[in-house]
Amino acid sequence: MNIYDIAKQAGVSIATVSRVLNGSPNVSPKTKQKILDIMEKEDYTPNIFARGLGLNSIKMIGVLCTDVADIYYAKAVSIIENALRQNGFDALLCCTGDALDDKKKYLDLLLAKRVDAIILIGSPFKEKFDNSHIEQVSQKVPVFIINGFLPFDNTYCIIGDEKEAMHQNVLSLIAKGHTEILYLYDAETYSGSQKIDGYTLAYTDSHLTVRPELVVKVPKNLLASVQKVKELLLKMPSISAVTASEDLLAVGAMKAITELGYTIPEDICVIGFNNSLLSECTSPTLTSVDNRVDILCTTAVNLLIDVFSGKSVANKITISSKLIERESFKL
Amino acid sequence: MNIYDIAKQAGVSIATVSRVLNGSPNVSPKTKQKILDIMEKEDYTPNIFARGLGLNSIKMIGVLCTDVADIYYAKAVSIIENALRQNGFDALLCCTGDALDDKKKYLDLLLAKRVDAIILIGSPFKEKFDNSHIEQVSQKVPVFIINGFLPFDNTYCIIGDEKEAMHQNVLSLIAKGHTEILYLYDAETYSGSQKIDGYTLAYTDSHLTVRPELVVKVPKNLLASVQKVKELLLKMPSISAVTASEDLLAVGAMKAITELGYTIPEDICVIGFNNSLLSECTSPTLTSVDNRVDILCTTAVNLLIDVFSGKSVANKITISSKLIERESFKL
DNA sequence: TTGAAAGCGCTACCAT
DNA sequence: ATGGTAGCGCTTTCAA
Repeated sequence: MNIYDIAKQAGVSIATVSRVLNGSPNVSPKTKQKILDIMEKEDYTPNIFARGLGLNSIKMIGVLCTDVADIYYAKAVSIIENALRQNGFDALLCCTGDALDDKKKYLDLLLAKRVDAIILIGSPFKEKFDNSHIEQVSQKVPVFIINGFLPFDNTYCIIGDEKEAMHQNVLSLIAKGHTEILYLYDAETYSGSQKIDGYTLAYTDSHLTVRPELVVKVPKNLLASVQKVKELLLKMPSISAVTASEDLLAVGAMKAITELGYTIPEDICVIGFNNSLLSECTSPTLTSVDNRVDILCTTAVNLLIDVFSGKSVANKITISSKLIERESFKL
Repeated sequence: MNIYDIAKQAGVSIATVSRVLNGSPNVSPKTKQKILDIMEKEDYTPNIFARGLGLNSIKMIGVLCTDVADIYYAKAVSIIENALRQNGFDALLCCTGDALDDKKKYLDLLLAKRVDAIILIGSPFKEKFDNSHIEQVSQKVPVFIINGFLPFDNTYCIIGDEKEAMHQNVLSLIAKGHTEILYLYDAETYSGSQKIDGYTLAYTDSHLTVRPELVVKVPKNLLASVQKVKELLLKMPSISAVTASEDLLAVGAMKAITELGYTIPEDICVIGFNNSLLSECTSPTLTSVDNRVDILCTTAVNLLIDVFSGKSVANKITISSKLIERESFKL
């Protein structure tokens, strides 16, 4: 069933049918209704490929992240998918994994599918590395980066102010008398370096020096972080607070702390990051930074709509994060 | 840049270029190489819409779930996306939410995008309700259902044996002397009724009668489940074990139990379901059923490939689940 | 091994 | 308000 069949049945030309399809005002109500009825009766669906061929677009957005199984990316994808759909776009999902080559490959795949734009979630694309592939992509379609920054044309970055969030966290801890604050992180991403900067800044502000052995990289893995934090606590018993770049690491720290017989938050307090489901599941519950991934994502989609409607939009938008206070640390 | 441009540069016809594009053997190596070189040089990408128009497919699979933000669906989507991509398919993601009308709408949307098949994750499509929309869809493209069952043509169901898993859980509890076993569930899905059946069966097997007030529906929400379980425990102090249809509910139960001053597993033991990240984060860690979502998903994709290659495949495949023993209950 | 040409189904421009 | 028609870029069949 195609536009010709419909036209034939209705006794009109395909042009008229096409007009009805595209909501053109230049069709008499009577003709329009007749055509609509026939479409309904025949359960007609326009061929998206033919339309795409003419328009060179089928309103589809490539959404890239390293892994949707990650609870944080999953939330982001969920919000983005919904926001896109509300605007008539579909989301073509692409989980790249961590290998750079795969990321490039998947970008090419998305371009080959003629997506209208690409949304990159997370900051797997580190500044210090070669990002020319992203720049190339942005020459073909607009690129939106959530929680990452690349200063390219046609590239729009929406980032959480995680530097400031971490800055405030550490300042609060210092104000409470903590000076030996362990910082756990797992990835060297844009967002990762922002957080470290915030941590460092708080020390500088307070005229204290950062002890490098307090800034520790651990795998994003519960057992590994428990193990590592135990070692650290035994080696440096003066540690009285832990902050982490990710709730999972903070949960690992909490387990380590508890297993060594300390109490949270009395002996050692803990602050996580991402305000994930995990932060409510632990006992005590975990104080954590909400980097407003919901706002980041909806902002990204709004920006995308604006770009497509020809509006002039900012290349970099920063959204402030927010500490969600629970039991593991009270302001 | 299109096939005509390439043909012109190479001094051949578009038919020859098309042959190269499709890996036809009927091209002389020399011509082929020349064309390949030009494509490379010009950074040529075939137009997917034109190709789709002719072939009526662009190797894209619609993947439906109620919400990818849910940790369980996220894992499933992740595995499916990867498996599809390894087979040259893209995943068009669709999060429908819970409303039936939306589910229908999104199915139509996917069909309009001319997806080659549809994968339904979870069993949001309850047997007792009207599933004619799914049947209709299956008349156009094959439908694969993960953890749900609908006996339609061109519909393939891959389900975890959760009935048996729950059956075994409860039998084990009964064998340990527990008779008042609370069962918490959140959704009336296919998988949900399987679990209840397993629970009931274990009681029947053991010549005990199920007390209906021990089978309790709670919202999938931490605070709500904590609250509810506290009430229940106060009202029925004889409860000595809790099983749940979802880890989150089990975590809620654990919090309730702990807050009332009981010890896990000594006073009350707990078994979760889905073997999610949460089960490792609690203290004590949560014993939970792994329903092998990884196997379910890869099996679904394998089935899909088989269907497309014309093989005859089973309409219903059951995969056995597996109890992962942690601290909250030991066999 | 290669080429010519007929679709595939739709959009949009130009007429009327 | 409606019709005619030229693309859009590719696949595939038929000839050579």
